[in-house]
Amino acid sequence: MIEGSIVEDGTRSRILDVAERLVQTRGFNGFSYADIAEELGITKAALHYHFASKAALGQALIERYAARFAASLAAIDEREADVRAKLEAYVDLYGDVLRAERMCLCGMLAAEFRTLPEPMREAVSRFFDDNEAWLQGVLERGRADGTLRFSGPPREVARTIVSGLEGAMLVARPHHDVRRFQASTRWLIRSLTADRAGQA
Amino acid sequence: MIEGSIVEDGTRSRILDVAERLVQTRGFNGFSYADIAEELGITKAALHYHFASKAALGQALIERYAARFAASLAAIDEREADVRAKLEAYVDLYGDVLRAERMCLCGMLAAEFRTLPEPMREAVSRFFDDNEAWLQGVLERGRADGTLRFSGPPREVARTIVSGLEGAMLVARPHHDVRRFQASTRWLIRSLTADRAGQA
DNA sequence: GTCTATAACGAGATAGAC
DNA sequence: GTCTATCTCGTTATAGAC
Repeated sequence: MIEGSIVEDGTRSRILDVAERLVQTRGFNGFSYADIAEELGITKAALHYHFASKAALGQALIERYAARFAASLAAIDEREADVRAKLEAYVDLYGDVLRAERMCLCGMLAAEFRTLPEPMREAVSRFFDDNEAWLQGVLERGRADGTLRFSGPPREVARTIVSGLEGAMLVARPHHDVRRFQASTRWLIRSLTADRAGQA
Repeated sequence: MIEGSIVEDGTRSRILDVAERLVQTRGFNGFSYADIAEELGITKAALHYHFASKAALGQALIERYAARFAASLAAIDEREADVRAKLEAYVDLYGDVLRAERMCLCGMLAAEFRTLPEPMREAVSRFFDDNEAWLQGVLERGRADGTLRFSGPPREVARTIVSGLEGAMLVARPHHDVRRFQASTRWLIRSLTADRAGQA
């Protein structure tokens, strides 16, 4: 299988790099093969050689993005011991994307969801499910060891965090203001941590 | 001025109705004049008579949407006395949009922000500013009368609420699941209210 | 004021040369 | 494996008839 191969074709991954940035800044319906071709100095036809259709390109984009994200989560699990540090590192993942003046790839695609081909829809849904599952695990451990205090099912709180982060990125875009994102997400984390008694 | 006129041309407002739904479900780059024309049984040329360009149509869409939203906020202020009811009514505004299987118009446009003509960008930014300003007022009153308890500047918390709601709508789309939205937003409100001591 | 007709362009995609 | 050439269709927009 080509997709899962460790050795990445150079052109292929450069195409993905440019396409990824275009989706994250302009949306899947906001760029064309011509945009990628021009930037890479190749022809549109060459693009079609690597990705037969725009739908196939989109699918590959999500898969690579999701794989990298999963790797980042695994890295956090290895690097950070306590729950609070994990949560902060998780928020930083989103912050890094925003600092690069991008929107989360899957957040962007969630907005355009109704226009996407079925395979892309499934991949987007899976991305959010995976994120929620990871967060759920962190929340459960945090609640168990007393680091976190919150009401309701951990899965629901996980969803709230994901949507809070996605929304903070979304709304920060028009104001191109990273500090808005940081203020919102700090508040989000703080409302979970057990020592929030001092906030009033 | 035609825009501000109370008497709306029938065709014009029907065009806006269809275009609004298309933007909220597919995005500004996800539909064309042909889509509107077909649904209304008129020609594309007729559309160009009412809205010279797609940019002009988009601008009119945001203005009407923002005006209605402002009217809804004014209605809440008249109808609801206490702060908590105001907040719940505000959340319901977003919930109604989601139940209609739509995304917030300006949330959608925030995602596509980089592709929008300048006048539309300004209108989108203004929408969020107005929402934050209204919420800020509610939060300040709530904190003053003891109904709400939260840390940090009211404006920042207002931003957190707006982005939390927008994000909840966004992430609910792939799962077409209104309950996810409700769970997230309930949690959001509860973390603001003073009686949350019982939640742990 | 609304339509017919069409312009002018860009989109995604394909065939076949090299 | 990449390019040239081209195709077909859909896009926004315009000119001018009615």
